Amino acid sequence: MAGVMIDDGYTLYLQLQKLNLLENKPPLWWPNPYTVEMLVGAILTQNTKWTRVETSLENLKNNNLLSLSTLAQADNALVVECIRTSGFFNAKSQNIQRLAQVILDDFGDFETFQEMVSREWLLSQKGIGPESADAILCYGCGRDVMVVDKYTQQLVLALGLEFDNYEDLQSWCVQGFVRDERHQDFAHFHGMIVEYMKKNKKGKVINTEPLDR
DNA sequence: GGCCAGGTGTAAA
DNA sequence: TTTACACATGGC
Repeated sequence: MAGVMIDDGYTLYLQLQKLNLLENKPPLWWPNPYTVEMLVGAILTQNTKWTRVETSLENLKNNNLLSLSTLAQADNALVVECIRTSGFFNAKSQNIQRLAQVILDDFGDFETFQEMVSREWLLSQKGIGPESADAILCYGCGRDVMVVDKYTQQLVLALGLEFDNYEDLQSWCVQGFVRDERHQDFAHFHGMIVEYMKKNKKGKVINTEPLDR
C-alpha cells in the first residue's frame, strides 16, 4: 500500500496531515492558550483526564483564583477544594501556589514570564517535569516547542519505535523538520497526534489508510 | 472491582 | 544510575 517509511518526526507529521485530523477543531489544541489558566491546567492535567481538569478550572475561576496574585495568596484549603476532582490535590495545589508566587518573585508578572522564562527554569520548579515544561512553553508562552505526551509515546510505539527517555523521543519528533513555509508549528503537530490517538482509541476508523512504517 | 488518564518526586536497590 | 512506588479522583 502506501509504503511511505516513517523514520523521523517530519514524515510522521506529513502522514498525519493527510488525514485532515483537525478539520473541525481549532488549530491550537490546548483550550485558552497563553493564559494563567493554561499554566494551571498544565499541572492539573498530570496523570488525569482533561474533563476533571475542566471542572477544577471552573471552580478556580468562580473563586477568582486564576490570577498569579490571588492564587499565591489563597488559603491552600480553598485551592484543594477547587481542584479535588483532578486528583493528587495536595501536591498539585501546593505546586500551583508555589509556582504562582515564584513567577511573581522572579519575573514580576505573567507577561514577562511568558517572554523570559526558559525550559531550565521551569524544570527546576517542583511539580514541573519535561512534559509540563514543554506544554507551558508551547501553549502558555507561544514558543515553537514539541510537546511529547503519552499519546505521542503510544503512537511511536505502535510504529515499532521505542525510546529510553523523553528527550530522545522529542528529538526524533523534531527530526527532519525544515524551517520553511510548510512548517506550521509543533503545536499543530502535537494536536494532530492527540486527535489521531483519540480517534483510534475509540475504535473509530480513520478516514484514510492507516499509518505504517 | 480493577484499570487507567494529556506526570512527577522520592526512596530503595 | 535505574526501578518502584506514592500521590487521589472518578468513569468505564
